[in-house]
Amino acid sequence: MPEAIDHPWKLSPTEAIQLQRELRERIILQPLPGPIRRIAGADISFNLYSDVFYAAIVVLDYESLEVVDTAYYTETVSFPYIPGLLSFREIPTLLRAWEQLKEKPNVTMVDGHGIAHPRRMGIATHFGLATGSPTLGCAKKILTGSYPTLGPESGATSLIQDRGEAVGYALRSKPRTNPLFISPGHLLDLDGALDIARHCLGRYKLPEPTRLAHQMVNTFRKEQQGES
DNA sequence: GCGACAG
DNA sequence: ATCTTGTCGC
Repeated sequence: MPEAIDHPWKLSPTEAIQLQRELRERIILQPLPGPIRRIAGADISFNLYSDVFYAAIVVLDYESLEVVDTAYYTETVSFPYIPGLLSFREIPTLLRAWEQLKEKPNVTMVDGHGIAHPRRMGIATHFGLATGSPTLGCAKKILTGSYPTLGPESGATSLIQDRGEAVGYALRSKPRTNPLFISPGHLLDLDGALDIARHCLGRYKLPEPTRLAHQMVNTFRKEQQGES
């Protein structure tokens, strides 16, 4: 059974990068151990220029994609946004929501990249290591690497490569829309991540776990703001 | 040195 | 990431 990795989160950017280089050695890319019964979506929301964060994790039944559980948390954060170090800013709040879930999902889709990261330590990978659970990343913009031009049709894919390594897939989820960037986080492999992302597509550009987490965390933020 | 740069 | 309705185009 994979173990959750615990470590300090209040680090300097230099220390954070060093920690990423160490944690990288612990990433496991392999097929899921069994069938997926539940999938979660995780997302963060905040007001522009504010350091008050809101987190939501929504759990869906994998077959019906219906919501079966949700968890929220809000707190003030201090780590700044630095490309490549996103996990140090967003994961602590997500973990507080994660703790509240009655039943942990078989896999979690995180907003951002998994191994499609300069040091292979995107937020989805880091969240997988921190929880000891399978994860994948679903990002709207590429961070590192390159990919061949995709066909215009829905479902078109192309491999993202970074310095000679395959790190994810560009996926056009809807016709003539910009592609999404799918990469395994931890305890999942490249093709498994793509299969899961495709399975979760409905009538919208974003896969349901990510789309619903985004929608629900924004509702939560506005509710919280409206009370004293 | 220059440009790029998840959320 | 967030502020925001309708509107143009494939």
